[in-house]
Amino acid sequence: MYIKDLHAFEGKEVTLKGWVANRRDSKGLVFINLRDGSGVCQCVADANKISEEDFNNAGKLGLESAIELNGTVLKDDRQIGGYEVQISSLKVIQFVDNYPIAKKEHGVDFLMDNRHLWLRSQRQWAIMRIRNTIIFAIHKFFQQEGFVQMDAPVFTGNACEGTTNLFETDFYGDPAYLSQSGQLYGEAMAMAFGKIYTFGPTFRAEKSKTRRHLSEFWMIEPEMAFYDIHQNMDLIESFLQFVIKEVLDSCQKELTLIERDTTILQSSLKKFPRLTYDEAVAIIKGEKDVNGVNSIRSLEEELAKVEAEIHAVTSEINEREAKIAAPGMKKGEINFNQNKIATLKSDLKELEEQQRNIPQWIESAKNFRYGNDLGGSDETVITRLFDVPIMVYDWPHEVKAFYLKRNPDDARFARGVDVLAPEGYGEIVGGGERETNEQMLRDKITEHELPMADFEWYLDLRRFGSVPHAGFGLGLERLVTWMCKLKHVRESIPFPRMYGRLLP
RNA sequence: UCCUCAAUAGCUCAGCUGGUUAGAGCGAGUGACUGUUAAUCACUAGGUCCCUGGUUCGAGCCCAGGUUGGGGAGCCA
Repeated sequence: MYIKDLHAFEGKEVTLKGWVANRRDSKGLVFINLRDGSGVCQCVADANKISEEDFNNAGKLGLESAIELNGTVLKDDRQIGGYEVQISSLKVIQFVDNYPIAKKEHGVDFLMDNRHLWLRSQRQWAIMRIRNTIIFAIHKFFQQEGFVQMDAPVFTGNACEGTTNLFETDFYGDPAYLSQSGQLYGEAMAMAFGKIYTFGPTFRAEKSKTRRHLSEFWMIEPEMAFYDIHQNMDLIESFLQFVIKEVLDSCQKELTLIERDTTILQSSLKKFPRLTYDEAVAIIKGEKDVNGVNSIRSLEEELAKVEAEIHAVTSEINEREAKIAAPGMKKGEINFNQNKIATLKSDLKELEEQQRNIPQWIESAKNFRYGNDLGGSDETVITRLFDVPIMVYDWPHEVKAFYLKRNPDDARFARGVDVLAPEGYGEIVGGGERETNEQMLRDKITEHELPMADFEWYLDLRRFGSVPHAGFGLGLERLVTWMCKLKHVRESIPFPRMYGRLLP
């Protein structure tokens, strides 16, 4: 019997097993918020309706105590799930004291140290369920489309895209690296099965501490024989929209719980704009408007708005502080104001960060040098003009991986495509059409100073039945982060591995 | 690797220009209250002010170096 099924048992006697998520006392009454993994519901122990021993035990339950109880399911519209349970008997499996995560805001470092317990909280519960839905939807889509799931090795002897950022390990005395992409193996598998996708862990030893990076993350890499870049983009679009739709259809409760405004997810079901690198650069530099909106001018307006908000928030904080300092305020009211001030102060910190960032974005957008890759701020500058993910393709070949095909009509460009998520989330997909010409590949491998011998097997694919083919890589955690509108990727995976974080 | 911000009670933070015994809220403990939703109210306990050195009559506060963490750049999904 699980809490999610209570609605089917109205008026009936049920047995629930779970953990105490919260407890409140009153004379003769104990309210327990019980959590069982499927949901949360309030259970009431009434001194007049249960044994004295059970009632005393109920009053002593600390947070996260484990219990089993029998009770009657009653409809109660005041409750989150719409039902509450009137306890008739209670069995304590374990009493718990001093559970470290309090019913209060905590800092990131503390929560990360307690990740194994943090996962029990409502918000993390909802995020992990959405992650699960996304993973299932990914498999569903590709299986439905006739793709074969095949995984690439995790140990590799050579670097796919350069030798930096690799974790080195010992492989029977030889150096081996943890995979940073299954891409090249995916191409080999696509030549055997037509359409394949990999779904596995990926490792990047980047010493970066940003909200977008993990050292270990999960990547989905489809590869399709006989696809060109345009068919690739068609597939990316229908794939992402399938996943978004699945989440909207089956995770309403979770999205509400994490307070995700789904407007952008809804609007992402329309066509994704496809921009060439040239068009994207013109938009970023403010030389080309999007629906009458200019990137630079809208940033300047945003900055003015942020500054006005900072002013408003600052004066509200001062006002409330003055009120508290004045004599005669009741304790409850003081608490209320202090909480309010704490919230306002953290808002203020974020606003001030924006105030510092926006001028830098404007500068870097104005001074963007044609031919460079887009930086994090450039991605923010362009994506905030759209309410849907955008696809940027045909990149200067110098900034992209060696295996991307040159545009046959303009050799300056490689047929890569990046998908940039809206709301400032940036790149969630990178892919493209692959180079089929053996000599072009050899030149590129030399140019990137990669060891040719390690790539002979890969070049075999160009010698024996080379055909046009394309594919892409999706970072699962970045997709989860965007869809849940999280502040940081670390909340999108159960146990994040990142620079400076190996435990728990 | 670089830039930037921070570290004070179990947690989140305040601590004025360097000045006597370092504060609040939450959490914990005890008690009160028969419908609470982060319940409320009263009382109690709880401190190596990150570390090392320096300046000073005096350092939580100033200076130098380090450690750890946050945000960002580079690079990337």
